[in-house]
Amino acid sequence: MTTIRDVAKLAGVAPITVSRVINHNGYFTEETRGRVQNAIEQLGYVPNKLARSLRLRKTSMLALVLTDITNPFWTTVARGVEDAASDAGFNLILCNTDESDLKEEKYLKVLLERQVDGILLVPSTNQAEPILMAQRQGVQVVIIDRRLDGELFADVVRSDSFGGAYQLTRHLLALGHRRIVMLAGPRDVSTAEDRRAGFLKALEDARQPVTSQNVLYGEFTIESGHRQADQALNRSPGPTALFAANNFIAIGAYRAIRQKGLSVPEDVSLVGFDDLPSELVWEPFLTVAAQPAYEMGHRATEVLLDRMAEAAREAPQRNFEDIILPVETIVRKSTRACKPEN
Amino acid sequence: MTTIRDVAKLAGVAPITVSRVINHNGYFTEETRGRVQNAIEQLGYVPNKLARSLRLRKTSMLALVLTDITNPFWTTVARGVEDAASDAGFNLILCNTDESDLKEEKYLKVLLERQVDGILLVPSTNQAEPILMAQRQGVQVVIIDRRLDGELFADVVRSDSFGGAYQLTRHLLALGHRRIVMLAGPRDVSTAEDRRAGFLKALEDARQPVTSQNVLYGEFTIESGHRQADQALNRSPGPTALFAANNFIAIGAYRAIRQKGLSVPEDVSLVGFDDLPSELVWEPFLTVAAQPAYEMGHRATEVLLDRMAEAAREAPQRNFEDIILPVETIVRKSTRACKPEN
DNA sequence: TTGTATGCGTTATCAC
DNA sequence: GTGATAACGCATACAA
Repeated sequence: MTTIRDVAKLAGVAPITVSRVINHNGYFTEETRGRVQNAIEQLGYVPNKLARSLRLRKTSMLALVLTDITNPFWTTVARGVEDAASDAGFNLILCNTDESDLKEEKYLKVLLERQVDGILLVPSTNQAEPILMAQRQGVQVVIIDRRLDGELFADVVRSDSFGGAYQLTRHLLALGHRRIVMLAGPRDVSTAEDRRAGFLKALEDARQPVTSQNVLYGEFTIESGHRQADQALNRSPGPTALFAANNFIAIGAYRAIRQKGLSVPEDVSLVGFDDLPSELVWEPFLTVAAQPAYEMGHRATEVLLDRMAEAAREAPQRNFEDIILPVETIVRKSTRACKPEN
Repeated sequence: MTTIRDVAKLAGVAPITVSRVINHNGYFTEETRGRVQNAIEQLGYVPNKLARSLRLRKTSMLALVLTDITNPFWTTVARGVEDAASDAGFNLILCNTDESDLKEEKYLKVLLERQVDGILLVPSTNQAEPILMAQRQGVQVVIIDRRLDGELFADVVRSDSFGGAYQLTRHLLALGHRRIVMLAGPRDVSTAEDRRAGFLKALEDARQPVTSQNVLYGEFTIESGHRQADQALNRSPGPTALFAANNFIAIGAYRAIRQKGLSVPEDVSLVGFDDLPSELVWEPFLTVAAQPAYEMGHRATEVLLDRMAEAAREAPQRNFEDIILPVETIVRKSTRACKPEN
């Protein structure tokens, strides 16, 4: 490996001079710059960022800890993060937790050891501890997508789950649907909880009776959506509309409906949260509350970089923000007016 | 920041002893281990991997350089890479090149500066130079998905584009299709080229006339697929079947067909390469040659780790391998027998 | 404008 | 078993 010293020797200068030329730091004449550049090229010198980072106490690395990059929603978020990070001269470490708090903890620990400058986290747990640990190390953390219980102890960038669910439900009510079942997500994830709350609020505001029958809990997976829809459809009288709490649940529900020989929207209307990127779909079909996934990742990264800059100039710590991005309701072909009762 | 020295002081030992305990290296009594552990916990000590990496000349970091994580094919590959890397104790840096050789070069340079131990690359260019540069630095490189022109100067893990295209074409021929147009990818990407070659070989083997009309070049995008399909469908007589060289082209072609008021497969049969992960699709529809995306990423990472281990123990360099994973032809609803000519 | 001395936090070497 | 010393490659502080 060729070091800054080798370059210095060949150029007939001191290592620090080479450093200055590389980083456009301090003073040097055009002539020395040339000699140094020559030496660098002759030797094929590649600066060692490890050493630089150690000295500077700054790595220019961010980490993105999410549940599963394979979900196109997270993929899009990730792309937003990577673009923003890259533009600011940061590289990105990617970590999948699969909703496991053990994996989350393990990853966070390694990331701190690696001295990443900041962390973007989709929390798999409601516990504050892993985040506080990072903050104690002076590493900024921004939470994406999910609100944590209790008070705000980090910036949060998420989308309007409550409002989106409220709007979607109003759409169904306006179409005349009364027997609506929400296929909800896990109880301990804030997005699932907020969507449920928005759903129930819309029912209440429309003076519809609300019972425990209106909500079926489950997970954010296709299998769960399939099971939940089955359960709802087996009732008598069955629901006229289903509200899927996310994209995977919607797909599972759709398949369950078809498997029963029923059609969407002829027999059952279906709405969902999240949106599969439209590129990936043959023909956009589902009526959804679409989240700005790319923007969420991009914005969260900007917030993180801001925080880092603030901390660097030792500015007084502002209060944490809870940034809620708007959600767009897109009416497509999976919903229609409720058939009159027999 | 608390360092190994602080821990050593509190535990009443030398820094090196702390190091030994942390890394389960060398000898120490159970008693000193306890004292050190205590001190670590009291201080909330987090080892600095930067310093460790600098000293060890090894970062335990891999990099994945691909075109666009937003494409579900690459997402799946990425997940395979991350899983394999994580299992082996490596973290992963993610980079999107958007098929730009400038971005590719820029990223590779930074990755070398960061002293990553190995690189998984989906090349955006046919040039060997960026790869050779990495190898000169002692960084192993494994190529994913695309063969480079000329001789093998790095391991390659890809899938059987030629064979898959050959099989898909035979499927169309068996259904009686004779006017088949391939909507091909870019001329300078090996996967596009191999698929074209497989397509043409199948036509030749079936003693079908082949003209320049049989292939329309384009890009691996929805827009391009749309344009190419339009162009093909405007001919008279028009094609009875279209062969899309990848998933995005297939989606664009499908939309173009529908826009012309035609149906798949009633009016035109459609086959494609790549497969959208079936989870993401309402009902699997397209007849495809499906690539083992996850396995491709996983396998490539294993190959990379093998190479690194080999280099570490200074084993003699084996020849580079060109690993071709099998592709599965899945017949679904987008193809049917060709209508008899009027 | 350039150079010298020093330290970032760790671990390898070799002595005790 | 344990520790003193030096080195990994670079950049800051200060001197020249």
